Amino acid sequence: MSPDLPAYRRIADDLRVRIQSGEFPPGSTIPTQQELTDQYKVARMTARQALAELVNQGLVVSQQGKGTTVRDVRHMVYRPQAEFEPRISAEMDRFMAQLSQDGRKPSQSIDVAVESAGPIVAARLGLDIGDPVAVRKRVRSLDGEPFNINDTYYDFKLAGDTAIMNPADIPQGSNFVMESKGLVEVRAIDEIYIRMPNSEEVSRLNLGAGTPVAMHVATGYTADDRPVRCDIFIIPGDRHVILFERIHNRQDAPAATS
Amino acid sequence: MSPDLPAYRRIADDLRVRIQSGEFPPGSTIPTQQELTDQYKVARMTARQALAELVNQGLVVSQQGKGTTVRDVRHMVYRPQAEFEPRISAEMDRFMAQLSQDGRKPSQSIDVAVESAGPIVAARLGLDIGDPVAVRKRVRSLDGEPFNINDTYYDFKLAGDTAIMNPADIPQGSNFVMESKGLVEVRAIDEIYIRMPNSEEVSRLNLGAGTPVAMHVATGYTADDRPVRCDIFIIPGDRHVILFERIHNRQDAPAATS
DNA sequence: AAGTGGTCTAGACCACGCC
DNA sequence: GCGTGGTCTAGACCACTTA
Repeated sequence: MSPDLPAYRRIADDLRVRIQSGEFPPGSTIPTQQELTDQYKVARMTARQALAELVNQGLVVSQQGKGTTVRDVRHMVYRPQAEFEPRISAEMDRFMAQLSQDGRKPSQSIDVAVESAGPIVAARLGLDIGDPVAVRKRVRSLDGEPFNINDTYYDFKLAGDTAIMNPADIPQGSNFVMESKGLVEVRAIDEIYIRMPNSEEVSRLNLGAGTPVAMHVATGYTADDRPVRCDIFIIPGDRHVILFERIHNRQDAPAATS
Repeated sequence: MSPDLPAYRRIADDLRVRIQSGEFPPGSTIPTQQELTDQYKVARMTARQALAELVNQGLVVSQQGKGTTVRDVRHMVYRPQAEFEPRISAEMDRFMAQLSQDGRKPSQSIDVAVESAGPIVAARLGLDIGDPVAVRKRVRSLDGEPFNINDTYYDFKLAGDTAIMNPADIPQGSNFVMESKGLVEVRAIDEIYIRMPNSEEVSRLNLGAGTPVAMHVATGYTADDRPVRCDIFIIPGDRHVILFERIHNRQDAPAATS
């Protein structure tokens, strides 16, 4: 039962324990690479490898010239239901109050474009890859720090001549603009994928190493099952909790077929 | 605008492009460390650093003696609503059919214990940290490969003398056992956290480097807002999509206060 | 046995932040 | 300037897989 771990693993495990024990609280600086090479009698590359472990696990961040510090994770609430289901229970209120971060200034930038549908969007909107789609690209920030990305796609044939193409903020919410075309969204399907960010997402969201993201794909439908819009959200894992609330349906009804 | 990237980044970016272009399809072997040192005229450690990038982004996996291969990601559907909301729309059916993987053999192991409540569970069940809780720990597997972890917690004072403490599978679903105590779950709140796995999760789920997980905390409530159970699911990002379906509530009702 | 990736060394020089 | 982490080299030996 002596696992005989490599040196860099022993160092990493040791530091992890010391961090979790509170010896190095969030925001504090852990030993430098030089200190680790001295204390553990290893080459600097080995100490670096130990630190790389912790960085990739999202526990610490290294900054050139400054040192390596313990990460502080504080979660904002991300609630997909908020737009269409304003009613929340008392329990939900409690969670939101516990988890939300107040006193920070929200802002967002909006960018509107016509693009060719990629595979994800095309499949959700019932289009062919390459068909034109109207996109509203938003980056939401908090205190100037980018917080999440939200790209909303519409079939250009349907949305091309609506207020959706206006890069300004749409007062009553862009989800209601399509109703002028007779497309009333009554239902949505949420898909959540967990993965590491690609390089574009890293730079747009200013993500550190070891930060996974959720890709949330929300597709809205009319009562007669036609897709209205497809939203793609990129949610950095180190800054968000995703929240849902469900009312149970205890009648064992068969799956809808009509 | 010449970014002047370090060598390992150029190599990593180059390989990433070649992988995404289809030159190296999922499952195929990418150039060896030796080949990279020759082709890019760098030291082996530099080639290794390039590969480490791709590993930590979840794009490839390295195996001693075998080589480095492109990862194949195929998503199983994970649908938190399944237990209590069997009714699904035609659109949902379409998604499930598209995304699910058939022909694989599911199995699960169940382990029952009484433990002390940790901070997460205690807060959800309205207990103090250290209070006794009944736990049903499940590992779900597919073709013998562990797929996800599901630990269900109950207040021991309420569940101690029910069928929940039976390590066998509970025919009608363990969520209905608490009803014998007058605790009928009518609502649930889902919290989803995105993060890198801890070492226990890595070994229990046999996770490769660069695989993030979702921690799904589901808390069930009675009609009078008492918590009934707290489920903690660990969902590996490389094997799951999380799916929700929502029916919009367009009456702008005020938040519940009663 | 040959080839793969994993670990480790002992140096070097560079880029960044702070005093 | 000094200390921090970032990049890079040219080797070495080990562990695992395949043939």
